[in-house]
Order: sequence, then C-alpha cells, then structure tokens
Amino acid sequence: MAENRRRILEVATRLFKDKGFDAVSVAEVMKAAGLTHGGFYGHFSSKDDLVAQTLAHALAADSVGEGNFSDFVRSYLAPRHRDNPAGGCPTAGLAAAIRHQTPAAQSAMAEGLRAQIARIEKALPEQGLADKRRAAIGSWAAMVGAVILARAIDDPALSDEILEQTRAWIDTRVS
Amino acid sequence: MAENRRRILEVATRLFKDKGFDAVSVAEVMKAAGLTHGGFYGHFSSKDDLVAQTLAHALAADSVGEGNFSDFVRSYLAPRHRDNPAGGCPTAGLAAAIRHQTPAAQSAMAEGLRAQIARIEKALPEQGLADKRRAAIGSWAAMVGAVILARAIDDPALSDEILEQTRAWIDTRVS
DNA sequence: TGTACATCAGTGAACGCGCGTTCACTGATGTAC
DNA sequence: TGTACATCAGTGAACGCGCGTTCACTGATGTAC
Repeated sequence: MAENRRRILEVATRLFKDKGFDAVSVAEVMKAAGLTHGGFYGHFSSKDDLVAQTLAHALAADSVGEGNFSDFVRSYLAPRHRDNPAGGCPTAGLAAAIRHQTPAAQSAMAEGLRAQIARIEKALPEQGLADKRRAAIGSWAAMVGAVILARAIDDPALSDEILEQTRAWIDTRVS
Repeated sequence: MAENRRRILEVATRLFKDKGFDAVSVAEVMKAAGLTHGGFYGHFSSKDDLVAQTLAHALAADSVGEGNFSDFVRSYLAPRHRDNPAGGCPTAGLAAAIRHQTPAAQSAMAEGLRAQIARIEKALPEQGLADKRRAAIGSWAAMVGAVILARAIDDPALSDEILEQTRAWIDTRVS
C-alpha cells in the first residue's frame, strides 16, 4: 500500500505540473498509477489533500540548485526546461496556482521556498556579493518569472530571448 | 450592446485575475455584469473566446510602467499590490495559466509582453545601463516572479521579504 | 399623431457531461487450529 | 500439510452537483404607413 501511495504521488506530481491542478482528475491520477479511482480515498482524504501532499513531496524532492550556480541558472533558463513542465521545476509549474489552493498547500509552498532560498545562498560564489540572501531571492524570482513568461507565449523567438536575457542579467551580477 | 460587452470584459478581467480562469463560470461573469447567462453567446462564441478577448483587453489597458522606473518597481513590489490580485497586474495574476489556454490567448500574452518590455525600456534611466533590453526583461521577470511567489505562500514575513529583497536587488542595479 | 409590425438583445429552463466522492462488494493474503 | 476464516486494499457502479452550451421565447425599440 505504501508503494502504491508513493506511485500516486509520483504520477500526480508529473500530471499537476503538466496540466495544472484543476485539469487533472482524481480518476486520471489513479489510472496513471495503475489503479482505479475508487481506491483513492484509502490513501488521501480528498483531492485537496492530494494536492497539498503532492506539493510537499515535489518540493522536498527538488534538490535542484546545488553545485555551481551559473550552471544551475543555465540549465534552469534553457529551452529544454521550458518545454518540459511535467519533468521540470514544481515552483515554475505550480506556484501561481497555489494561491487558489488550501492553507496546507500554501504552507508546503512556503517551506519549499525557504529551502530553495537557502540552497541558492549556499550555491552562490563566495566573494563579491554584499548580500547573499538578497541575491538568492532576486535571482530565484527572476528565474521563476522568466520560465513562467517564456511558457505563456506562442512566439518562440521572444520566448528564447526572455530566457537568454534573464540568464545573462543574473549571471553578470552574481558570478 | 457594445456597452454591455465592455462591461462583461471589465468584470471578467477582475474575476479572472482574482480567482483564475477555471474557477470563474460564464454565469458568474454575466451575473457580475448585471445580465443572465443565456445572453453570453450573443457577445462571445465560447468561454475560450472570452478568455482570449479578456486577456487582450486587460493587457492593452495595462499602461503600468510609464514614468519613473524606481517608483514603478516600488509600487509593483508592494504588499498592497500583492494583496489585490483582482485590481492588480494581469501578467502576475494570469501569465502562468495561459499555458493551458488557447493559441489566441497565448498570442495576446505575447503581444502584451512585447508592449510591456518596450514600456520598461523607455522608463529605464538614460545612463549607466549597457543593455536596456536586457535590464528590462530581467527586471520584469523578477517582478512578476516575486509577486507570484509572494502570493503563493502563507508566511507573511517571508512574503514581505521576497517583495522587498527583489525590489532592492532590481533597484541597486538599474538606477 | 397613432397603429401594426419587424428586429434582436436579453431571458431562463433545459441538455449532456465530467467531476469529486461514496459504498457495497471482491479476492488475495495470512493467521488459527 | 490442509482447511476455515478474518482482514483490508482495491474495484466499479452510482450519487449529486455545477459546468458550458443551446434554444424557444419575451419585450423594448424603432420604422412603415
């Protein structure tokens, strides 16, 4: 049963990131996990509960950002990441929708955001930054915003430019 | 009839920004405009059509960003703006959801984004910036990202800090 | 000026559909003897 | 080793509900004579 629960959270993470909370039904998640929809309530008390637990699971598993900071920014602001929401960053894919979810989901997001800021602070180069926390928060906001904007438009040239200019803007100020 | 159509777009803009495209029904929009739901299809061909036209309307009306750039950043990254999605920036409120909408909506977003980047380029201070377009795109991504993150969490102190640190990060590099 | 009629924006009941959720049931598993 | 039974994760039909959309109708407006 624990194994099935883990698989439900895994497929829910991908589906929610890909299509959004509202567009994914409980039955769709269960089918993707190889089960039928009726058994869902043996694992979770409601769809809202699944959303909150999936968020906590996805943000905890997201160890992205450790290692060289410039490399992290480059891979984050890459067309490959923009074009793969299902496998990409849960913050970029889900953050804007959390405002409409339960307090439990918002709390999971706050915890995930704290952890991500701390990770970036650690990854920032040692010297040349008066305020690491400021640089961590500013960079992360720009990265998340750029991916969201790049995904929202149907003009590939402008979308590429958003990613590349944001990457350069962050990079020249932080490394 | 043109007057009613304008009012429908007006109330739809506020409702969509406040609650999201999916959570607002056609009947709710029409009721807020003082009409009944049946008449909706005399004005729009579908809810998708309303979404696309509302986006174009909202982004065109959004002349935010003209004037002093630092003042614009300060008011954009203010708690008052974060706490008022219904009356606030349509990009911060809707951009992330546009990925799941029709090509017409994505096209309206691309057009709105182009206009916003151009506005910011104009508003940036004359001297001291090697690449105005890069600063405009980087700043805008950070502003949109910061408001989205600040709205997604239930920790007021961290939310305030996201706004303020992002403001300072942009400000010290652009003015 | 007054009457008959065409127009058409708006009304509201009704539709089919998919959703979240419930619940009586199944059938594999493991324990008791 | 073999049989009876308890457990309980998972099944699938069914529910009530709200949604987007349709459509026959209404009633105010303005034109024709």
